[in-house]
Amino acid sequence: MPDVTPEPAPSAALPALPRRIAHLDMDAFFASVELLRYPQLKGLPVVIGGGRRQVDEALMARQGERALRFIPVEEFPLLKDYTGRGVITTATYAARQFGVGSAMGMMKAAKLCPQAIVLPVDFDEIRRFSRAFKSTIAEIAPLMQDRGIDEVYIDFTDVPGGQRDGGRALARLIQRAIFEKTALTCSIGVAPNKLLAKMASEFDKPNGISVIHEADLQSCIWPLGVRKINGIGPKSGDRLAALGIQTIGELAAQDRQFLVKQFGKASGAWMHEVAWGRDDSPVVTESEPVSMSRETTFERDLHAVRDKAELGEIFTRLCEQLAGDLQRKGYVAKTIGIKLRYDDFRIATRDQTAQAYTADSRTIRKIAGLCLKRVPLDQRLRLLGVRASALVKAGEAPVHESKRPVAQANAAQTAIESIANYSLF
DNA sequence: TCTGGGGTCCTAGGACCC
DNA sequence: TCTGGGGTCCTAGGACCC
Repeated sequence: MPDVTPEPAPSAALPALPRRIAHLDMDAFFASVELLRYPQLKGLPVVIGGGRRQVDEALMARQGERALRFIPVEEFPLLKDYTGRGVITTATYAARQFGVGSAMGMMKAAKLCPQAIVLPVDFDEIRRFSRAFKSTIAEIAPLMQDRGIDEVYIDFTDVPGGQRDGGRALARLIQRAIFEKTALTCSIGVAPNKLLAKMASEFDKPNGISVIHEADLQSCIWPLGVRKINGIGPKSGDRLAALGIQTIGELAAQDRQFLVKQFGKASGAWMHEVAWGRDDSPVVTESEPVSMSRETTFERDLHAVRDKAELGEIFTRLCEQLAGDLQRKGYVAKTIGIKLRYDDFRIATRDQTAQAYTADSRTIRKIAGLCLKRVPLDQRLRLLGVRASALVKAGEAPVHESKRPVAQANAAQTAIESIANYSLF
């Protein structure tokens, strides 16, 4: 929508303050929260993750939750006894020294550090701390953008004192307030925009503050690897490396047209911009969810025929959980989809847009079932997921029906694909 | 006994409408 | 009948992030 707001008269306008944007990152958030709970584990190799029944039961079998904090160290479950398929969410420094780290499979980690103590992720507790640190920030600087459970952007520009010392004074104030409230530390980067602030927050970890200005681009940013840019992941990193581009400075030195040719119009131009430290995206305080989903990896790979009953139960449960999420958060969805991961890790998705919006578990189950009929099921499955998108707030759903009955468009393809599907669902 | 769960955004092709 | 262009919606897949 075009912005037709008239410019304020020049005489009324105050001189614009330079943008100061902060990125705040909690230090080792999950591990720190767990250590507050179990102080007896400080300094020991601890791995957090898995989050599966094995660990939960091992812990809960002790003496009940109230007494957990007094468990003697030698009674905590060890990584070598873990039997699930989870991955590590985070590991303490003592555990990292053995080579274990985030996203590593628990089984692989158990080989590297069998004596590590393993704890399940307590998401309720994590969320409690997340709300606490975010509300502490919002009281001081209300223009705050959520970036996941342990990160936020904050616009310092118009906060009283936000310009002092380039933002360092306000950053220090926020750091102290969070520590007083939660006993947790964080690292903050302050810069002219979100892109640079995000990079700056990594400069001085843990419990650090780093402030950068436009003039620091060449000295502070250009020597960094391209992977430090938020948005350049493993694939783009590899492709850039293949072109001989390792650092952000080398990226900045590339001809814009060359990058556009290599990475496409949008990505190529974007890479050139960010390499020069340019980013004018605003700090956004509110945003509506685009989709909600539930998925689960099975304890063992399941086959659509032999494990039909088990699979059907899991499928129904996922639909019920998703419906519960939608209802609790007050949304209805028009598009329902499924996601499968086969035993060879290939992923397939199907979705279908319905005539009406819904948050009803049986309706979701029905549409998701139609999606499942359109996907090959002759191979073992490792994961099943259900997704709701095209969301609107419940009560605000348009009463008009979808312009086009999508089911018709899908009919031909459905007929072809379902041949292999044994009409299971 | 490798490899979780919950998201966002982008691309690209086809259908359909004007 | 042929040609063409713009715009929107729908679907599948993929990159990326926390």
